[in-house]
Amino acid sequence: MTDHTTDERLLDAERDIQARLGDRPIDFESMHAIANIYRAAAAVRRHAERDILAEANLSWGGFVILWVLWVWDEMETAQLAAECDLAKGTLTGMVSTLEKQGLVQRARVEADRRRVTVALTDDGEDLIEDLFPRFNQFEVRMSDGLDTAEKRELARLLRIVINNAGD
Amino acid sequence: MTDHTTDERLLDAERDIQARLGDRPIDFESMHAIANIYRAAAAVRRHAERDILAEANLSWGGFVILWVLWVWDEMETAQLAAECDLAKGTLTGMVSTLEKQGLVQRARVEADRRRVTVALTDDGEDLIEDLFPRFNQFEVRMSDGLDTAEKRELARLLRIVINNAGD
DNA sequence: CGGCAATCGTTCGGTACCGAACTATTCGAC
DNA sequence: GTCGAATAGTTCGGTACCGAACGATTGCCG
Repeated sequence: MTDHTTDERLLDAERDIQARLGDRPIDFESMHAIANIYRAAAAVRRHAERDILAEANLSWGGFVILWVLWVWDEMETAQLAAECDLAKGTLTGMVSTLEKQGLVQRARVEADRRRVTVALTDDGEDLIEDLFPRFNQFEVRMSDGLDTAEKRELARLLRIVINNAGD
Repeated sequence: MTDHTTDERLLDAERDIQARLGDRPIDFESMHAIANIYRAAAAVRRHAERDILAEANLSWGGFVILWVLWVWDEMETAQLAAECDLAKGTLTGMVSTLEKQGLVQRARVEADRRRVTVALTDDGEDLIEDLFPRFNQFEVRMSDGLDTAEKRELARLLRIVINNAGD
């Protein structure tokens, strides 16, 4: 390892990769963009769970469920799973733990007894109302160094990716 | 629900949220930016595991391990965990499953018998060499609709977030 | 009506992932 | 040289997450 800068070492690595692959061309711009999405998401999630959510015994997903219910009031399971971006099987388990914690409650829909609605309890409402502003301040810290236009641009670019990955 | 567009409904929701919170101001730009990071990451990961990684019986994390080893050759466990952005306890398990699949192998460092290096086997090398170009094409599809400058910008903005969330 | 297909939510088996406790090895101080 | 502190990796308990299989309920069509 020489006195190369990090950037130069990465470029060396890219040249090396490309060389090993010969004819098959690699799009490094796409690679970095996508790889950074995952890295950023994992880092932000870990940070949030350690610093803010742990004291409330909440996972990232649990927090999202409370938040969605807070915004949209009571919801049916399937709709809630879609809104939280979770498989419905996953949601069942997480709603159950939130229910044990007394933060949400289920109710069968009388008109169609296959369906179940989920809603915040009073405790759940108190919790999310206290947590959300602090969570948002965390989001502000995570986007420190970005101005408003850049935050919007980041969100816009990510929406394009989300659509491309859309089910 | 009226004939509002989706954008208008979201703005209504934001006004509603802000109203409920009263004095505590919310930064919605930060919120959307951070929320979209997580959403995009989850969507991309699911898509990749279903479409490309499943046939090789690899998880996202497993693929990343192979990829890092392919680029940087043999590595010590701690370094590998850092490079793959995984807790070292997590890495132990994942390396073990990759080892069972015959894709990597461990070796004790003779000079310091606490340390362990991990390296690709020939099978592992063949696999990643076949998989990576296809994975990169997947990344290209995921960033379809972004031009090169936008991909670079996306990666740059995410790097800022990653730094903010840095351990 | 009576059964068949569609549609809910739940269950189940499996992996990934974390953080904290533990084990083995090395190194430094006296 | 030995004992304790530091360090590398593993183990362990717990949750989150997925996808496929399942069971219950409803609606449709004869």
